Amino acid sequence: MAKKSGKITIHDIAYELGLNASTVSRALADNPVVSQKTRDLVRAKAEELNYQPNRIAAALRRGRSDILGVIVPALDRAFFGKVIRGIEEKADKAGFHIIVCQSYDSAKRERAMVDTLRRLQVDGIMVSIAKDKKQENNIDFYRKVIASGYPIQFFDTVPDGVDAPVVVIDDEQGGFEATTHLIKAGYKRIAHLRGPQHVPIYRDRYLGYIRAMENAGLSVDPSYVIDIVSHFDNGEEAFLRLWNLSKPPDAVFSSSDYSAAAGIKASEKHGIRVPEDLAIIGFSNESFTEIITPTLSTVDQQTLEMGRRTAERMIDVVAGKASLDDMEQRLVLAPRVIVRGSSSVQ
Amino acid sequence: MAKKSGKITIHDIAYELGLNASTVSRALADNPVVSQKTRDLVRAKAEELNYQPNRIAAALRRGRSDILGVIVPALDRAFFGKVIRGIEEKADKAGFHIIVCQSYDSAKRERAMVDTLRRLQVDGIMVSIAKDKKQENNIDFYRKVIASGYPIQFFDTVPDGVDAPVVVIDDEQGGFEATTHLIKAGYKRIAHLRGPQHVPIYRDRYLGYIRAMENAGLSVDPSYVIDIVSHFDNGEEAFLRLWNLSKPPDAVFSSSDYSAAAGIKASEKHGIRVPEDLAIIGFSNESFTEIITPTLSTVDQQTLEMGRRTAERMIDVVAGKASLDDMEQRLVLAPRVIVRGSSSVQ
DNA sequence: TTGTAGGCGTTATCAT
DNA sequence: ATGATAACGCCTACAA
Repeated sequence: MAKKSGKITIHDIAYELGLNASTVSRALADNPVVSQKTRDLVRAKAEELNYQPNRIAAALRRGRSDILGVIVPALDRAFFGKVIRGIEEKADKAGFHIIVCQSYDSAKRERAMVDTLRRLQVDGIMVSIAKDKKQENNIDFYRKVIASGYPIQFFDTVPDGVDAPVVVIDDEQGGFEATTHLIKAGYKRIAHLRGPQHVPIYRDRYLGYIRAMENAGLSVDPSYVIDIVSHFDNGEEAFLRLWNLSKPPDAVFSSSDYSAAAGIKASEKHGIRVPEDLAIIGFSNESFTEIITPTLSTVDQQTLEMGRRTAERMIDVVAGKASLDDMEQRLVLAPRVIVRGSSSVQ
Repeated sequence: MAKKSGKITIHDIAYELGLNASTVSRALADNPVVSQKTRDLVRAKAEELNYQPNRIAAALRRGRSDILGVIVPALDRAFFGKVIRGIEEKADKAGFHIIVCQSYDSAKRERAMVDTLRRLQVDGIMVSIAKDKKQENNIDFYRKVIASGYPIQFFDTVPDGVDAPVVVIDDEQGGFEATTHLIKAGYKRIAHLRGPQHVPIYRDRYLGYIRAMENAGLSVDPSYVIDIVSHFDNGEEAFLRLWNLSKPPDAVFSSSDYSAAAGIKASEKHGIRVPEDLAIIGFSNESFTEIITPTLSTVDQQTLEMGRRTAERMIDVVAGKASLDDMEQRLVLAPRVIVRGSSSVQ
């Protein structure tokens, strides 16, 4: 009955039922103008023939694909996995599908992905930009894309100077609260492992650290600020530099959970007790922070919420509920300090 | 010059150049039948107008989208992140794009994703199936899909009794080698944290454990085999059950790095030294295994390679280089034991 | 309530 | 070497 492998179309259904393809199309869309009886017949036949609507054809016709794109630096970071979960949750409900792409922190690859997604006619793109040194190209690039009227929504890591809607957490506040937590716990010589300063989130965490210190009347020793490049690389080295100071710090606020974990490991190796000799707090609330010993204090970034909000805003624009002007806003989520073993004596 | 926001098509380019759309189409495809001069003109004009080819229209016409689908249980597991990296590497080279979806370990959702992807006209789907209890439905489901001639390629976690191409690692061998490593290191009372036995990979790891024990002439105490349900849940509880035995084990082979890490944490809490009092080896080589203290011995699963091979085979079929018959094979990759601190005194 | 016709943007097959 | 035309599968005025 059904064709061997050739795809079933509404024409096949129409033919079998002695109807017209347009009636079938309407029936499948549950258009009330079609009689209930016909709708039932069509549904049954579609089921029988295992009909799979060709959404690409529909997209071409309607000029909308009901697909949204997401570009993140990498999927193997729990943070993005959770954000995407939040995005999917909202997208599912609104009848959108999601295409996920990884930029591997390459701005060039990121641009290529945007082009690809646009060519695939996805209705809008949500992106957390690559932590690449040369962002200038991307800024021009995004300006053009946005000027063309294409819906772009940034989240988490967003480009400087691009006039587009954005969902971020308040990293400055996160840095401030993490540092303040250490201060309130009685630590005074607080160091900071600082991420690359061309990346806004790291710059903000650093600024929050500075503000907390000044706010408490504590001076910031420049040698207490250590620049780290990548997650795993120089974790131990950074701590060695701190310990080699004439007056080593008694606490460290790290801009990344990974470096913080490296610090715990290095401390263990060099016989330094955490948190008795050295308190450590990280940033991101990666899942491993609960597994390691001692458990790592950190700053939670409201990841699910970030995903949900990002998707919501994107869908509002795509569905025409909100205009681009409504979107000029910057949505800022509040981070939350999570105190665990590495910064509190239990 | 260029239209405000309306999309540029080959017709626009053709019009501006006084050419026909079909010539533009050929020129953009670098068809040698078009004169070099025309090709250059077309290219320049396309650039000038910032033309973005509508791949959805091309897909409709050609009956091929050059998109491949990937369905994995979850993206926040490093394992899948790496496999996808391997897949992308090969796909990129072959000019394919990738759509990544998460089943969240729900067989039902997984089926829905397959349908969705097919409707989006992706050329083939690579899937690591959901670790859901009720797989029966999926088996019938996949049988139908495959019978319809649609290219499906399974990897990592594959369904039982479905006649489809598969890329897996030899979990039985991995279990065997992990256990044998412990035996060779001098441990004799070796316990196993066993994953859900309806999931083939966990069953195989268990069987490898049994084979290694029998191979070494060691008896397997049934109370040494602890069933674990999910990654984080009963890690500590499982270890407590072992320690409460009259003759506790001196080593544990865990079918998951997460449970193994939970064991390290529980040991620390209860004053048991790892690896002196208890050796632990996990499975998967998750990235945190290098961060925790002691570092966790584990079994690496050749993730990148798995992704590459899976993509290669899929592309061969889609591109028509291989037939479905060639694909009936089962590709088995060899796992590799990685010895770290949790199972060897340094 | 159902049918007809045209078009979404591209490509393949003709013809010129 | 280029142009005209049809078709991919679906949707939607408009007509009947």
